[in-house]
Order: sequence, then C-alpha cells, then structure tokens
Amino acid sequence: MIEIAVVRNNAPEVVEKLKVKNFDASGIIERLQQVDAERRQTQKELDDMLSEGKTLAKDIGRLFKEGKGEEASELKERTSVIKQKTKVLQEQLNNLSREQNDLMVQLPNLPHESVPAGNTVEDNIIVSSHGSLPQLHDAALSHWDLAKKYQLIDFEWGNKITGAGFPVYKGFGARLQRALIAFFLDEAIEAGYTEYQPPVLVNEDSAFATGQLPDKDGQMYHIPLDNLYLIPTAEVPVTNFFRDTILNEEDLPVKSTAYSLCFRREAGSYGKDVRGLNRLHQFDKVEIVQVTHPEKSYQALEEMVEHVSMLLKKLELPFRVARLCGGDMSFAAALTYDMEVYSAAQKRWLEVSSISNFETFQSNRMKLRFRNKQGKNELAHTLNGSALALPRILAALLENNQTEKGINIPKVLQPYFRTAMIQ
RNA sequence: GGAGAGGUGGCCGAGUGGUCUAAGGCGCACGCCUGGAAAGCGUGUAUACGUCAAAAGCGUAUCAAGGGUUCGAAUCCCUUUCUCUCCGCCA
Repeated sequence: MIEIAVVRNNAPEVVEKLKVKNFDASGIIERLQQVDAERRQTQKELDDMLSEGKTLAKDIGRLFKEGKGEEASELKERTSVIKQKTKVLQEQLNNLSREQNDLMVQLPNLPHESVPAGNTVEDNIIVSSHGSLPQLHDAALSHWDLAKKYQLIDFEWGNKITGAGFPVYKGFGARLQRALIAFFLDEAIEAGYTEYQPPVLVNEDSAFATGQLPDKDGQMYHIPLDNLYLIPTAEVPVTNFFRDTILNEEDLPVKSTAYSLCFRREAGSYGKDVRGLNRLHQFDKVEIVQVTHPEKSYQALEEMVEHVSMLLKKLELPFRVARLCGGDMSFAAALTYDMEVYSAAQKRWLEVSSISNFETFQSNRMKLRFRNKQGKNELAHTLNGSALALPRILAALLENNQTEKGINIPKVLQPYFRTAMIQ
C-alpha cells in the first residue's frame, strides 16, 4: 500500500495520479483524511490517559509499601474512572485504525510519471522491437499440433487426471522444459542472482504482502483446511523472504531468482486465447526479484528488462517490449514492462514476461526496510520479473523453429537439450 | 494424529504480582589506553505510533499473538499459534 504520509501531505496529487490507472480515489482519500486526523487525536488522548493511570498505579504501589493503605484506596477511585475512559478510547482507536487500514489497502499503487494513460492493450506503448518475424511454409502447424505430432505434450492425459489447463509434458517436451529451466537459472546466476527453491504454498500474510490479497482473491487456488494458497508466481514466496526485515544499506540490491511451479485459476478465460499452451492453470516459471535502494530501483528495472531481452536474443526469438498503460497495469505496480514474443504459426504476440517496479507498495505492506546512512529506517523498493515463463516460450520455439524435417533447437539450449533437433 | 516441554532484545540467558525504566553475558559502534593491535576500561546499542516544521526530547505500546483478572502483569487465567522432544504414520 502507499504510505499514509503521502495521503496526508499530497492528497490532491494522489487522486490525480490514480486517474491514470482509471481509479477514482477521491471518496477514499476524503474519508482517509478525516479518519487519519481523528485517529491521531484519539491516540493522543489515549496516551495521556494511560500515562496518568501508570503514574497512579506506581503511587498506589508505593503507598501500600509504606503502609498507607487508606491513601492508596483513595487513589484507587480515580483509577476506575481512568480505566473506563481508556477502554472507550482504546476501542475507538482500534476502530479508526481498522478503518484507516481498510481504506489504505483499497488504494492501488501510484503510477510512475512515464506511465501512459489508457485502458487496454491498445494503449500500451511499444518501446522496442527485436529480431525479424519468421516466414513459415504453408503447411506450418500450431504448437498444439506440433506437440501432438512429435509427442511432446499430452493435453488429454492432463484433462483426464486433473482437468483443462494442466498438460502433461513428455519425451522431448519434458526435456525441453528441463533445458529451459536450467538455462534460465544459469543465466540469472551469471547475472548475480542467488538461486532459491521456495515453497509453492504460502500463508495469508505472504499473499497479502505482495498484493495478491485481498485484490486478487479469486485468482489463487486456496486450501481451506490449512488456509494456504498455491502461489501464482515465485514472486510471492521470494519477496516474502524479506518480510519484517531491516537490511543494511550495503546489502542492497538483493537479487534473488527461483524456479517454481505457478498456479492460476484464470477464472473466466476461454476461447482461442487459452488454446494449447497459451494459458494454463499450472505452469513453470523462473522469476527474478530485486530489493533495491529507492534511488536505484528504476535503474534496476532497466537492467531486468535488459536481462530478459538477452535471454530472448539468445533463444533467437523475435520479441518486443511494451510499457503498460495505467489501465493495463496491476494494482501493485508503479511501472511495468511486458515482453512479448512472436508466435509465428498463431501469428500472435504472446506475453512471456512482465517486469515491474513496485517502489514501496509491497515493502510498506511487508515492512521491508533498510537502515540508511543517517541510521534511519527507510522502506526499500521491490521489483520482479519473469525470466522467463515457460509455456509460451515453448509455444514460440516450437512454432518458429519448425521445418519439414523437424524442430530446430536454438544453439544456446543444445548443451542442456543434448540434441539439435526434435524429429 | 497422541503425550510432554517451551517461545524474553541482533544472539545467549536471568527473571513466578509493584523503581522491569528487563539483570548478566556475547556481538556491534564510538571513545580512552597502545608504536600498532589484542586485552582492559568507559559510553552507547530495538520497533511502531503519537507530539514537533524538523531534529533532539517527551508520551504510549510491544517479553510469540489475541483476550481476561488486578490500582498494577514478562510473571496469574483462557484461546490461538509456532518450535523442540518422545510415540505413531511416512518419501
């Protein structure tokens, strides 16, 4: 969530900026200002009352010790009044704090000044394009047909044992997945990220901290018996490593990478968008996460875009980079770049990575701070990006590299894949 | 799943109703001492909210979390949670 001080000091600016995200914050902000002022007033009154009670309790204790029981009893009468009042004030304060918090979590993150206004993908800005679009022969197949032809993926088996959106990879398909994961992790490690294998189930606190709760409740698989959530991305566990943590300034940036399974309910999706590997309930992804100094976060964002670009170039896939417009951005992001590869048989751009700077939005929720040079604690910035999501990379690789003889494997994957062509 | 023992500052660890404003130790920082270092000595060393233009200072809360008893709770009671040990199950 954004910081209360920002609301307190720049309310009109907050409302203005959130318009870029198509969010009308005026009502919430107005109420917040009232609640914040009342809360502070109440806290002051309560603190004073508690202070008086504390002093009295000490006096009473002292008097008892000195054997002046009668004087002590007189003081006791005053304490009952104080008790009554503190109880009422405490309750008021709790209510106000709760209301303030409820309002705060409804506010999306403020967009960076470079975020274009707009509602849909049409309003996203294509920042750059790389590589040339492959020309396929007339008999070119979609990746789901190729998967069948070469026995790479069995969608039917997945359907049978679980349901739609849970494919079974087999043979060269499974091996290609394994090769990609190893390649992505090795590249991330090379770029200075530390590798982790996180849990794929997280608790409520973790899901809240990175912003999945309460905003995207229905998008995650939930296990009620233990109140745990299946992660939609490794961002959730990895960023939460640093929940309630105060880092040293010299430890920044903290760069982490993790391969994990990801689970998304994708409620309401249907049609050709979800055909084949285009949209799954369970998929594989290597994620990169950074915790940075606030002054370095946009530099880190560029670096992450560069990293993912490098991966796509090495995989010889044509891709483009889009800066998302306000309406297309997530609740928690301040600035997001999407990376899209061209899938030649489908003739579509597929989103394979989303790289975002959350500034202090997540760190404020999870109390992730660092001790700055002045010795004060300051919220760090968090960022993350896919590097990369497997299924659509797989789709593009299969479609773009198909020939009459078989499917070519990019050079960079061959050491991992141990074969140059799927036949 | 059953039984038992626990959760105290960055860490170890004392503390069973009233200067707990949490002993002591370790670590860390600064200073003294030293040719330099070590040892020694001294000082300091949490987080949040509030107050203040800000800092300092001050107030309040925090001894796993929440509630209760009491004039007063780290300490007593209840609930929850987590960790450890043993048993059971188990890759």
